[in-house]
Amino acid sequence: MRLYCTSKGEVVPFEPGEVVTMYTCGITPYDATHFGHAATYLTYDVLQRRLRDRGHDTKCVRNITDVDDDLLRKARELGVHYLDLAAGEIARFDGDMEALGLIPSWSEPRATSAIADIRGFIGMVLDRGHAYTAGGSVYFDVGSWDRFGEVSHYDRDEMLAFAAERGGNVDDPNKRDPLDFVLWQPSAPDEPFWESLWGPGRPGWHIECSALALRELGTTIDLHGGGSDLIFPHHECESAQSEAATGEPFVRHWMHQAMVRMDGEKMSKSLGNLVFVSELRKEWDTRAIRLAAIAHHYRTPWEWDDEIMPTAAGRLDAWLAAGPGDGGLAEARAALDDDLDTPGAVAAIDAAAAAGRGVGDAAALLGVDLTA
RNA sequence: GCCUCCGUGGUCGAGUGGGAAGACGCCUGCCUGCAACGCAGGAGAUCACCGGUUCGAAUCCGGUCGGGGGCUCCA
Repeated sequence: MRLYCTSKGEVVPFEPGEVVTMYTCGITPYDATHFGHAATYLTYDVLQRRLRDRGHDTKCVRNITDVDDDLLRKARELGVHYLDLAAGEIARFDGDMEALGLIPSWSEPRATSAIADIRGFIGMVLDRGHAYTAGGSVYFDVGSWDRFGEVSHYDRDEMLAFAAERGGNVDDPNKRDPLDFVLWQPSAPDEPFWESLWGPGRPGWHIECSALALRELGTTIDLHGGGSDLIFPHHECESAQSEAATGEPFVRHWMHQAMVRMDGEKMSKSLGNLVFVSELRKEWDTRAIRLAAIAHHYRTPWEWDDEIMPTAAGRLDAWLAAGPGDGGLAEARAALDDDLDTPGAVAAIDAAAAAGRGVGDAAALLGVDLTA
């Protein structure tokens, strides 16, 4: 099987051992699951299905960021406790994912469950000399890490521009370098806090994923996934602090899902240009929602439009009419092994169905159950 | 979809209007017990495709196809 690796910048062989360890960044549960989320997790779902089809066992961790600036802000606006807000949204998210037929995560840990791990992890980074304390915060010392940039391949100016647009932290006077990032930070008066050696506070943005990946899967994981909007700074920082803490390679293969767009812009919570899975479920068969996503290649950004769902529903009807059988299965497998070419696999199944062959097996490989 | 960069012998890659460098790989010879290394020589490119400008296009312009990056946030 071959997959594009963000860090290597090309399609490379993906040849994990019998057990494949995967970590995909999950959601911050302060708003409903939208189609972009679904597209991302469906990509890793189809990847796992093909890996299992090839005889591997897969362990995919998907974390939940239940303490974070956005979540705390939204809870403050709504006047509810942040964990109550999170619990409701986690339930909706899990409901959406289950409805779409995703293989359950091997583990779905929450950031607040990992405070002890996070504190220990920060201690490891400090002990190895790659972090420093200042003003009640602990910062990662980017200047001590010459491999910073090996995931995203941005140059320093690009990194600074991206970091600066994220809310002014580059001007933090406690930082030795504007690109340094927070591992631990003091909480605002109305925010949750935990005791630590560096004073009461809460985790920085990136640290939970490093601590959880280490706790759940060990020092080196086979594949790390997430949306392409996480490449920088999130994954760059995650990689740096993980390798700084353990001294071992963190990730063998970086795989990123391209953004789904709408009205010419990224579909995102902050812009409000969203298509919610929960809304789509009211009108469409969940199998058609899955098909709508995987009819696009994970590495190609694409734009939502009103033809997406009718097209997918029509395809599902055609496959249902074709019924059980192994039509298109070999072609679908070959397509998935070629950089997870789900559009190619879908096209192969379309062709088999059009030729009058049953396609139940190939559809099942893509997670579409025609017997339901 | 939009913006942007790119597409040169098997591979990598220089070359921005006038002789298609170089590296690796490959072939032959010398060297060697045989090889490798080294040395000498050699083969291999209608410069993605179509059209245009020009005396002349890899190079400029338009289009097509293919690829990278971005489209700003936390999928």
